[in-house]
Amino acid sequence: MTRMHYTRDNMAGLLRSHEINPTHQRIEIAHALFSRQEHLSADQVMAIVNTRHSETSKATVYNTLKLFLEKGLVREVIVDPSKVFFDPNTSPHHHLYEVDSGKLSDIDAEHVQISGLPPLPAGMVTEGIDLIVRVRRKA
Amino acid sequence: MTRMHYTRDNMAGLLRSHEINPTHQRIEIAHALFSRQEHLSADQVMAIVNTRHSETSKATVYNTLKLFLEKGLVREVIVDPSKVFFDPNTSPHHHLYEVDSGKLSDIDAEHVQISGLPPLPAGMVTEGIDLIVRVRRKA
DNA sequence: CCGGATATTAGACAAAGTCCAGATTGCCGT
DNA sequence: ACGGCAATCTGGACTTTGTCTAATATCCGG
Repeated sequence: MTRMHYTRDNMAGLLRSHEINPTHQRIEIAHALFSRQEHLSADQVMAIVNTRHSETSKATVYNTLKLFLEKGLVREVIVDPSKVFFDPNTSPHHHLYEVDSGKLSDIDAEHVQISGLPPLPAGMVTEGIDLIVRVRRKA
Repeated sequence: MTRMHYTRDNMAGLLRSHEINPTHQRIEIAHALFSRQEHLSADQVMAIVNTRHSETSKATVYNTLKLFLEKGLVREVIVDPSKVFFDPNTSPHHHLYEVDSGKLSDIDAEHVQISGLPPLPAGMVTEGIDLIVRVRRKA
């Protein structure tokens, strides 16, 4: 896989390819997520985008993240009851969550196999399977 | 497995067997969870316990649920970013979450097999593996 | 350069959960 | 029964995450 540079210019193309109108704020938010390739919460995104001086409002950060989600640009990771994380990696993968530090990392789905799941209830389709391995520092 | 009656009297014994002092409020909360055998959120527990007239404060409900959690009487299920569910079933199992209705049901772990997980980071122990199948009503 | 659609904003609001200081309860030994 | 101590419970203020709204700003085609 070719490593790609997540410049702000490239972000515009990325957004367009997902049918998202590339505005200044959206580019900044996408850049925050993709240049780091990390799991960020909404308030972390806020903090990053507004480091120099306040540029983007809370409402826009939330609106934009929801938009990215709908357009399939990012994924939502629900592991912490107090906040949602957004994951710029949309390829199939699972998560490792360090309970005490709150650190969240990816587990490639390629070698993981899940079998024996019961059939779905009638009229239902799978939207996704989340596998979360919760770990703790050994006592 | 013998079916058991979750009477309030039996709750006292259950609590004691988990090193929890059985008070009136704790018995009511345990009864709410175990007699239904359902996943309840804190505010659902509140509503159930206070149906007739207000008996138990919000603080106590939260304190008690946290206590039950620490003592291993219930499990936490994190699927909805807006609220935590408490699960009286502590035997190993997974979850099926109907995204649009919010309905949450159990998947017996007995026949499900997960293989190929990478080794844990050094000095870490698994606290639990959560598998959540998210489903949606077919369009 | 006009007008409509799209995006952004500040700030009020809502809901889940935490915290604290004071009141209650239960229980012990006497 | 009684005083006292520890454990528990309580109302209410507070925090945090996230939503909503009405007003403003920006963009773009003609």
